[in-house]
Amino acid sequence: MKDQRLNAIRDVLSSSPVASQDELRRKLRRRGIEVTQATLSRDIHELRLMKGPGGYSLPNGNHSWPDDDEDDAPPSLAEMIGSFGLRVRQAMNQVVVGTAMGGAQPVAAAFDREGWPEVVGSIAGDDTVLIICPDTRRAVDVATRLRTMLNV
Amino acid sequence: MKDQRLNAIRDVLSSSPVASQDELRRKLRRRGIEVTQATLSRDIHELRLMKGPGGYSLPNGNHSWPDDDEDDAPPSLAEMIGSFGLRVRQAMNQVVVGTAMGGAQPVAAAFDREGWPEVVGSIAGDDTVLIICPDTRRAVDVATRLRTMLNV
DNA sequence: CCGCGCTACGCATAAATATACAATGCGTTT
DNA sequence: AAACGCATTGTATATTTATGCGTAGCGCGG
Repeated sequence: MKDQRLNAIRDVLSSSPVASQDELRRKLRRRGIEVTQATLSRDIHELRLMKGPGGYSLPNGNHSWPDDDEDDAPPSLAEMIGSFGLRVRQAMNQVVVGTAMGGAQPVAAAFDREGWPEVVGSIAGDDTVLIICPDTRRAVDVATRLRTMLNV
Repeated sequence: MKDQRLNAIRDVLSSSPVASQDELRRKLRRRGIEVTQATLSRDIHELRLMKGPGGYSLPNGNHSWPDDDEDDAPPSLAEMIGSFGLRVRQAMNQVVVGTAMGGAQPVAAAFDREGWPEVVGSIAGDDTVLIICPDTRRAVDVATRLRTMLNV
């Protein structure tokens, strides 16, 4: 249940400003997720969110955590999603991955490198990656898998 | 005296992490600047600092996203569509907006800024914006709405 | 089945941050 | 000069966020 909540938090955050944890709590409740402020405080810490003028905001991607070690292997998709991915949404046979600004291209590249069989193709803009699957079932599948990578 | 203090704050912040306003107060005192936490709260607001894991940090460039205070308004989607949009077509859960050459990126940006709830995501090429909706109904909806913006 | 270690969570409360209010100082206007 | 507007700050307090502690559920080796 926690993962689902963390995702909902990202989603709420990227669609409307949130000024306080209590406001977040109310917004989540409207989505059927009911928790206390204490839990949100912990979630926020875990998601490494920032609070600034205008409320909470998603980590600006670049916060160097997974990849500052000496390594030549091209970064894995999981790492990429972990550091750039903000949210994953699915509609019909498509999956849309929202990333930090400028993060879409590298994510898509990592994606292509892995060559998932249930993916027909992908396109990247500036902060959005679009993934096309053969059908809805597969899209749901892919979305789920990607979502687990969000909460590294 | 205030300007000097604001500068000192920036300085302290960029040289060592600061976890709380009270810590900031102590660090400033070592530099001969003595104020209360209340004043710092106001300063921090004015400097638009963010607090995240690892303490306060300077505004990262201008990641103005959730900044809804009161800015010079970025161009609205309606204006954008009005000036760049050429045609709007819809298929299944997708909407394709044709724009003048080079107009797609700005239109998509404006689009994202408005954050329509019935839009899963959007990607822009050179003269085409692809919009993904959750389902066909929503796509028709969006298409209609956009079309009214075309003939401004 | 029991006990153990672990994670997620709520409750109560401590700690941190924001703010209502009043005081002070400094130009400007009358 | 008196009156006023405005900016800056401290004090006291309200609001918001973090956390210590206790409970519940869960997988696991005995």
